[in-house]
Amino acid sequence: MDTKHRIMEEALTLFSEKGYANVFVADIAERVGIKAPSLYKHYKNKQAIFDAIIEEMNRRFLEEAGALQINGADAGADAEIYKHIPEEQLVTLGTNLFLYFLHDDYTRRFRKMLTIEQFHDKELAAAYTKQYVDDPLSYQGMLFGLMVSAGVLQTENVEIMTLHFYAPIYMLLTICDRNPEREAEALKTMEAHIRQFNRLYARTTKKNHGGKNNENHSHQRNRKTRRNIQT
Amino acid sequence: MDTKHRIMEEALTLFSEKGYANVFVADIAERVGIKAPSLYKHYKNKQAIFDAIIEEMNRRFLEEAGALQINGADAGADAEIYKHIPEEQLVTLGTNLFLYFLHDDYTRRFRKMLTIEQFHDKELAAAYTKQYVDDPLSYQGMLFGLMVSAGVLQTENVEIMTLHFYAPIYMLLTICDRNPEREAEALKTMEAHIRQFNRLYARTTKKNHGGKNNENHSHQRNRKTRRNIQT
DNA sequence: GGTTTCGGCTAATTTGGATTAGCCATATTA
DNA sequence: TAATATGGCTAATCCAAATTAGCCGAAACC
Repeated sequence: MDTKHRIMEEALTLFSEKGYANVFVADIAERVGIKAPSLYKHYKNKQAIFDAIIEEMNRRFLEEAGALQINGADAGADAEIYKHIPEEQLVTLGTNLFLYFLHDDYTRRFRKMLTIEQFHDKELAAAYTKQYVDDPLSYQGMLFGLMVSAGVLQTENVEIMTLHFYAPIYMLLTICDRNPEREAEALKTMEAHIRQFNRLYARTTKKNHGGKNNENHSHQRNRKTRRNIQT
Repeated sequence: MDTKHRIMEEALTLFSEKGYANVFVADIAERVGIKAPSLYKHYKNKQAIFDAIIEEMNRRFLEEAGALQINGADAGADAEIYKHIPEEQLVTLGTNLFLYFLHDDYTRRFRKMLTIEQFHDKELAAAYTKQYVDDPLSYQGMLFGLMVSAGVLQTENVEIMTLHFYAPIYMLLTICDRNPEREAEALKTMEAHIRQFNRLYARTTKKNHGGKNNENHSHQRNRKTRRNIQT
């Protein structure tokens, strides 16, 4: 009875490996353990399977976003937590994010599929950028904002700081998607990256001399944090 | 007579937009201004066109690598140059690199094609990583190495420093490939990124506070500038 | 228990798109 | 200038892959 769902699963796996155009409905059927024509009892055609996958993706996005809202409510009070994040915790945070993105089955297949299909239409391009760029930056930006107002880290520009934290992680992720054999190396690089990031931004630097601005008073009021997983 | 070459060009354009599997030989032919069967007077089949593109890519890689070697030989002696690279020059360097990668016609189409086809086989995956990750990091690493020995920048780990410089650029590049309308925004982010990068790494941790750095004696002597382009 | 519906199967059917056959004009060359 | 090679064209051919037709057993429903 969950055949319909199994079809979507197997299709996603295949699409993420070879791209939509290179997967035959017969391939999908075989993996599910049925014959190709039987697929049509569940989906109108091949494209409908793809569309269902995209819908499922959107459904999950919303779900996670919703979860973030809910848990975010009480998080604000926890700003205290961010006052004492040592380097080790930053390393753990980054590594966990990286490993989750890389190994979570659904996330990984989805990302690879979007990577292959991203130029097909605006919608897919937008989905990719939202999911792997804008959302992570926005979520992490909020976390770093808390750390900055708590005085753990220091910067004049939280957005760029966040970019400095996440861009290397993103890059390592794309490397591992493409060359899985480089995962161990990537993890080492990841750790070195975060430790250096911490050194750079934790450094009290005694005031920002350079001409730049002085947007000190970081009033980052009680923030309502969100969940996690998400980015 | 250059029909053979034109075919490759048009094929590359189409492959970079839709991916190999979604391009019909008739499409390619039409763009070249001939009929599909005539293509076969030039290439054995569709795959042969793709292969020719890959070969051409490798040819160009070697060519550029060669150019680097030549100019690189004497580069060591020029370490002087790197003693006085002010923030502005770093911004220019990064921005030019970014814009070259983004707008150079051959590079752009090639990168997009590889992006789409990267999971097809090891060879393509390796080509992508070499071209857009390892080579840029290695070349830039050399530049930063010089700057560090010249005392312009400071770090315990040049590799990570290079990653901190390049990863954001790479990420912005993938964003613009996917969402060209975000180029202006990306350029702003780019500049902010590099200025902050410079503040973080130039900071002698004690002295060198004063707004800008001491780029006084601009000895920009007659240098035999190296090829550039290559990241 | 009868009937509907679900979900699978085999055997077509369709179709789109790569590739071949074979013709012809022009250009090259011996 | 005859012979050959080049590169284009139209009209097949081929074929793989999607999709449809129509049969059937078994579960679900009344």
